[in-house]
Amino acid sequence: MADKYIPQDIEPKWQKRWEEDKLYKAEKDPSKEKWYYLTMFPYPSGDLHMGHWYAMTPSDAHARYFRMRGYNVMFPMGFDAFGLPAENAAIKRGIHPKTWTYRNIDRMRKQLRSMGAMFDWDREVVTCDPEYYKWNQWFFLKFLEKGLAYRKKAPVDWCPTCKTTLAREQVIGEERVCERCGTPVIKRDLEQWFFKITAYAEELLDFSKLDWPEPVIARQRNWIGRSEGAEVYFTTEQGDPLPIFTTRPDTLWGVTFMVLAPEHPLVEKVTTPDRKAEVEAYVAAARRMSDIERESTEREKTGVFTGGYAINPVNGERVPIWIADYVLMTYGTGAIMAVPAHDQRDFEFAKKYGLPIRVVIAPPGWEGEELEEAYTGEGIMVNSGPFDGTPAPDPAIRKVTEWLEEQGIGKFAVNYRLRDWLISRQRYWGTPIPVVYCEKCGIVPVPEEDLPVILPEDVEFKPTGVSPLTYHEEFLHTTCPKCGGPALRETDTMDTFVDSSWYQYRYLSPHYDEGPWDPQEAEYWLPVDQYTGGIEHATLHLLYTRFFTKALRDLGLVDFDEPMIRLYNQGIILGEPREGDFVVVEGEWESEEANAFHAVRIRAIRDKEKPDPAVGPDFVQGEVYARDEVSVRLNVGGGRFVIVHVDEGTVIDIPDVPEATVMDLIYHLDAEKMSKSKGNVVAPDELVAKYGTDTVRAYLMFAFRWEQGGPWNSKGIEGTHRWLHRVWNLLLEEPQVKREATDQEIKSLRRKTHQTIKRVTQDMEEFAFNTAIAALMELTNLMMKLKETSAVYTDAWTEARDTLILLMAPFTPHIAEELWVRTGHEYSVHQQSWPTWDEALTKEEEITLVVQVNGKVRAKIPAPVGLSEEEAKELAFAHPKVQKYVSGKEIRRVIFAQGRILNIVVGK
RNA sequence: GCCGAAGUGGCGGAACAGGGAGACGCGACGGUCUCAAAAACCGUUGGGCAUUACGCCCGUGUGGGUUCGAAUCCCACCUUCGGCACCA
Repeated sequence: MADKYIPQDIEPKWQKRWEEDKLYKAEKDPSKEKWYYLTMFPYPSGDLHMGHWYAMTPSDAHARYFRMRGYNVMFPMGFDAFGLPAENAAIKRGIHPKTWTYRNIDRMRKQLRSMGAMFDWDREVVTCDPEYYKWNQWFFLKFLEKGLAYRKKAPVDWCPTCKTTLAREQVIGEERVCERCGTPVIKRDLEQWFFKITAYAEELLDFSKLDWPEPVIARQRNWIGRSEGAEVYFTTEQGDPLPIFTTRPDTLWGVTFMVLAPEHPLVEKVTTPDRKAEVEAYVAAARRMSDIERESTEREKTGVFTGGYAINPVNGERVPIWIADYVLMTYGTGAIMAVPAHDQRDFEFAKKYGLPIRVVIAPPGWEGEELEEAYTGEGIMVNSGPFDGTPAPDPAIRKVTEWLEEQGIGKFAVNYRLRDWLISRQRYWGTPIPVVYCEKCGIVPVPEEDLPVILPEDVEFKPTGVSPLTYHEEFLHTTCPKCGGPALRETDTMDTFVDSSWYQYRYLSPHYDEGPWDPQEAEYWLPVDQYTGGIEHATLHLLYTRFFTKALRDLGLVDFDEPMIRLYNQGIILGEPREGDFVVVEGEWESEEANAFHAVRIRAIRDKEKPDPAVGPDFVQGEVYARDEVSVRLNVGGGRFVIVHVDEGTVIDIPDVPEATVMDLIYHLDAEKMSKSKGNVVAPDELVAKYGTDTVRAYLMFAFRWEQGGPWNSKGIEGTHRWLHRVWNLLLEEPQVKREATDQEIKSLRRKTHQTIKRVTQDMEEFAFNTAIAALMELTNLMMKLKETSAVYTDAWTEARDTLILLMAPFTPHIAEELWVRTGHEYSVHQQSWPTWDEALTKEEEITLVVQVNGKVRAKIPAPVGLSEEEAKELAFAHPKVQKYVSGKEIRRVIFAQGRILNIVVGK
């Protein structure tokens, strides 16, 4: 009798052994094909949660599969260690961010090791280490030289909670909230550092070298927001240039007014004295308004006339200049030509302020009548001088643009929604930006040889919201590298997304000090072959890192265009959803205003005839949303919640639960993203302690489609655990042979073995971990059936056994290793080759001929493989059930498909 | 409004390129073992009507269509989730 499967014993044992043997150390080996496998590194928040496990363990299985396939796989891990939580911990609890961060890293490193993943810890990077962030600073200086980093004053997004500016990408949704904390952002005018990502806008739209999921590409495309059109050189009446961007140059003759953004630099100049007061009031109001209000499409458009006029270069017409907040300073030139007849926004504005509307694209059948709304469809140009009669928009746009260029009054132009990446953060725990401000020399970069600019550790954290660097005298005051005079250091630090923009390269040689990475390592390992992570980074990290790689390429540091060739996005694990009990509570109000009720009797109603949620003078009824020993929180409908107080005298009545207490009531929980604040976290550590790592890994891969994720099911994990127990007993317990196996059975075992290799291999290629494990379970089930036969003494059995262990190795590495060694093989299963299948052996020997009559399955007849249509017909028509449906009917057609389906089409 | 993803049993999910819908697992029900329970093992399990065959009907969000044959292809629509949006 073999001993029991006790994962708590075998898992630590093997983890220790693998580590001692450096089993997963990835070393350059030009004789082997490399495979750089990367999964997004975590922020060291202090605890690994289920989301990390869900992201990392399937990646690990996939990486292990490639390793067994013979690739030289590098699978590194590290920590994205700069960021605000560390600083908040410092302010709240008086722990230094560095202490907090490194303590968390230690803890998480242990938790990560418990995954049994093949991470190569010799390559670990920690981004808050000066040996790492030195290179952030070095890149910054290179970017500065190349004109890819610059400083400007601009109205920027500011998060009042995080007390720092944010990049455009870090402001989420229509509510314009902070990506980190969900607080609505506000605008502030500040001098900030930017990376010129817009220089690569066009190239970033080229996804041809990437094998990335379409949704990510779509989001990046959306974000970059390219539109083609023309720039047209309007001027003010005084002669100041007033260029505008339009996508419809064919409507230029329909311009009846111009609109400037309230912040436009020419506003002051074009405003006439009599309009000044009104214009200034409008500008001030626009500035006060939040972006949410301002950009709301629901709002009626407002604006004021400046008194100034502009000249339309196509016909010399004088048109009034207005200002309106629906024109954004940040897009195009901050000014538009208004064509009310052919743009709905301009139309509404013109209607409201009584401005003229001139049709220049005649809709089909138009006879000069007034338009009800802007016409944006196809038509013929009218009232457009030399272009009358041209079909619009095509070829009108092209022809007009060519003409504008000939006339020198405009040109073809492309505009992007993408803005430059704001990297300044008014926080302490980040990479210091390596510049100083000298009274004489202005902005002076810190010389390369003085890097890194070390983040001082002896800082004081005050809950003022100001970075402690701003009052750290020693850090602040320095000398100018150019003139030697007094200078002040930049106190802003870099966005932490800078760190993660190039970490994939630092893994190559985390301690290399002659450059950001060792070029010899880079030559072999780069670029990343497979990257995995969440889609939420589509327009953040994934856009930034593409930009970085292109910039590094232009600096001559890498010789490829894209950082990660293949990308796969896993989904999100949600909390376990539950429906609450519906209860009717009798008792009395303690305070109806305070929604407090005292219960005399609580009845749970679990059938479908629940009453509606309601309250009355002596009862409340609704769904249980929370409970403890002395109270129940009820949703009584209409968004109202009542706290029902329970005491010893309260009668609790729950169907099928004798002597029930309040604690037996189940309460409602929506399926929400697992997070601590929602209180629905399943702690992986606890599950590992209970079931072992292999079970948790296998369950995460089996129960969900990886790209989709879904709600956790605490019962489901038992099934995978049972499977591992079954495999253990199957392979280690002495067989109790009861009878001889038939040849058929032995053949079927070989067939199943080879079919399983094929299925698992193909599923691995598609990240279909769930069906791969299902296939392994099927093989297990068949072997269970045959274990009481003499099949166990055959080669087919040994082959099946070894195959099962080898195929399990990527998913459940510990039990696989233990079984491998215990079945008499040499350590380590993780150094074995992936099994291959013999196609001939996967073929069934007999088929089931499916006979359909008019498309409905009427009979299933066992038949030999490769039977002819004639033979199939013979079998089918001889079958009594087929007879029943075809006799006496006209046979119209017979279709023989796939060699195993026969469809007989009969008449009535 | 534009773009993207997805709708299949009580649940998670299978179904290669148009050919047997529901693999695998959870849950449920019945049984074996046990003083009993748990575990383990065996069986049943889409719905309905029948249960005398294991027989018939219905069934992949809805409505049409193409086809000998549709979860799969086409058209229209509904629902859910996500991204973008006064972008000129």
